[in-house]
Amino acid sequence: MARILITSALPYINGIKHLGNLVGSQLPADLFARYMRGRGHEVMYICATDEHGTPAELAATKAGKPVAEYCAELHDVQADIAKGFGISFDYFGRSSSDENRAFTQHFAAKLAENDLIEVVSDKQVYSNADGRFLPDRYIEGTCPNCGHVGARGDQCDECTKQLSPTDLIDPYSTISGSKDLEVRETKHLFLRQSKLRDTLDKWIDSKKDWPILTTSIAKKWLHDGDGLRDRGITRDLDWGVPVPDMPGKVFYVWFDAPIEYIGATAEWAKANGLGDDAWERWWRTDKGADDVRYVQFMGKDNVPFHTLSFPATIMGSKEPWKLVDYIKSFNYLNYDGGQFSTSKGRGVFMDQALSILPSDYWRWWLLSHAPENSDAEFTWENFQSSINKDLADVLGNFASRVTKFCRSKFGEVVPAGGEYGDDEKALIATLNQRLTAYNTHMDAMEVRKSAAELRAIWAAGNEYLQNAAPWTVFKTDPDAAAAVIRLSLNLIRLYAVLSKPFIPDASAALLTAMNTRDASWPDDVETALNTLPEGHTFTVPEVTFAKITDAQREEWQEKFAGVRD
RNA sequence: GGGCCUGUAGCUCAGUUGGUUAGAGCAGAGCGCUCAUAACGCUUUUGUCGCAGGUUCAAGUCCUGCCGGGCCUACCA
Repeated sequence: MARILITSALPYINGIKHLGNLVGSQLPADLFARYMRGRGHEVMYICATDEHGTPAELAATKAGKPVAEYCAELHDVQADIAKGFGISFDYFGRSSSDENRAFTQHFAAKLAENDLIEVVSDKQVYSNADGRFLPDRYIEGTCPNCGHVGARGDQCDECTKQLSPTDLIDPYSTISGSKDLEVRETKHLFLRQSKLRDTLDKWIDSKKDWPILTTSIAKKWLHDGDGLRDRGITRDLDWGVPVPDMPGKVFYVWFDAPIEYIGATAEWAKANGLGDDAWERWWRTDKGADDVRYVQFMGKDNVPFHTLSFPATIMGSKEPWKLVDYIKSFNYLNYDGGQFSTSKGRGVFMDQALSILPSDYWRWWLLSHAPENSDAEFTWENFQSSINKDLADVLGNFASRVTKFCRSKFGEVVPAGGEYGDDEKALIATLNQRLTAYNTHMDAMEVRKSAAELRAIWAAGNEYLQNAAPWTVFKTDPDAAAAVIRLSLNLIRLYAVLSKPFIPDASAALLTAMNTRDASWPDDVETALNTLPEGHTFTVPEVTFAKITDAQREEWQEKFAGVRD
C-alpha cells in the first residue's frame, strides 16, 4: 500500500468558481484521490480557501462586512458547493487559520536565517482616498502609448504594451475613482529565489515525466531575461499573516497560500483530535513522509508558484519538508466560443450547475473533456449529446435493461442455473484487457483517456448482451438465459465500482440497487463477476440518468449566455 | 516584442522512438434486435492530416518559413 498526498490549487475566497476552475484542480484531484483510495492506498487529499489579499478586502467592503466574517461565510459556501460536487477532501481548510499563520511565519524566519530574505525599499502608488497602497492593476488611466483611456497600471489591453502605474496619464484608483494618488516609499521583504535558480533548474530538469505545460512554464521563468527574479513576499495590508517586527505588513498571498497545504493538514489533525505526528508523517521526510508520493493539481495560471516560489520556500528552509513529486496542470475551459466571465455572467458557475443537474452529469462531461493538451470548450450541444449517449444510453440503460428483464423472467433475485461459456470467456478477456488499460491511464492521471476506456468498458456490456440475447435464449433454454443475466447483474456491480471515481453518486445508487456494499477494486474480472451469488436479491434501480431534453438545453443556453459584449 | 501550446473526418478528440491502405466516439446512411431510458448491436460514407518548401528509401510524425487559435510575460490571484 502506497501513501499518496494530493492537493488541488486553493480556490480564491472571492466568489463562486466556474466550471473551468473546477475542472482544472478540484475535480481531477478528486478523481485521482477516489481512484487511489479504491485501489487500497492511503490517501490524504487536502485543499483550502485562499483568503488573503486585496480582492478579499475589497469584496468584504463591498458586502459591508468585516473581512474575517466575509471570508468565514464564503469559505462555508465554497465548502458546501465542493461537497455538492462530491469532492472528497480529507480536509478543506482556510489559509487564514492559526496553523497557517504559524507555518508562514516559521518559513519566513527560516528563510531569513538562511540569508534568503532581504529588505527592499520600493516606491508604490498610495491612494489617499482609499487609505491603501494600490496593486498596479487597481490603477487605471490613459495609455501613454496608444491613448487608450482604460489602460491598467500593469498593461494596456488595447495596445498590449506593458506599463508601470507611473506611466499612466491621469491615473485614478479603480476602487474609488479617486485621482488623489501619490508615490510613497515602502519597505518589503523579498524572497531571494534567484539564489536558488540552479537548484530549481536541476530539480525541474529531473522531472522528465511532468506535463510539458508544467515544465515549460517553469523553464520560461527560470531562463527568461536575467533568469529567475527575486520576489516581494509582503504587502501593505491589514488582512493576512502579519510579518513579525514589521507593523502594518502582511505576507503576500502567494507566499502563504501554498504553505496552507501544510497548514490545512495540521488543521485536519487538530480537527480530528490527533497530535502533530499525524500531519508530520505526510509532510516531514524525517518523520515518516519519505515514502509519500505528493501530487499537485492546478490550472496553468498556478504553475509558476508551484514549480518555483513554493519549492524555493521549502528548499530554502533547509528543513526536511516534503517536496512535490508530480504536478498535473491543466489548460482552460472556454464557454461556447469565449471565456467564462464572472462580471458578464457568462458561463456556468458551480452553484448554478448543481441547481440544474446532478453533480455526476458535470463530473462526467468535465472529466471526459478535461483540457489536458489544449484549451477545451464547453458547448451545450456537446454536453447534451455526451450525457445522453454515454450516461443515459450506454451505462444507465444497460442497468435498466438487465434488471428489468431479470425481474420479469426470474424475479428480483440473481438467477441460478446454466454455465458460463465461450461468450462469457471472450467478454472477460476483453474486460481484463480494458481494465489494465484503465488502471494504467488512471495511474498516469490521463483523465480523458481514462474516461474513454471506462466508456468502452460500459459499451462492452451492451455488445455482450446483444450477442447473448437472453430474451431469445430464454424461450428455449431458461438456464442459459439465467447464466447470461447472472453475469450481467454482476457486470452492473463491476461498473459501479469502476465508475465510482468519475460518478460517485450514480455508483452508490447502482450498488444500492444491487444490494451490495462490496466496492473493492477488481484484481481480476472473472472473480469480480462472481461476486453476487445465485439467489442474491436486488432491486430495479430508478432511472439512473435522465436525458437532457432539447427544451432544457435551449433554456440553459439562453440563461447562461450572459450580457453581450 | 519574447516564450510556450495548438491547428488531423460535419463535431469532440487519439495518433507511441518517422514505416505498409490515417483511427475512436458523436452526427449521417443501411441492416438487425425488441430485454431496455424511441434504448442496444452490426455494417458503412466522409479526411489535400492549416499552407508552402526541405531532410529521408519512407513525414500527420523531423527541420524552415508563413497563416489561424490560445496562454503566459513576474504588483490580480
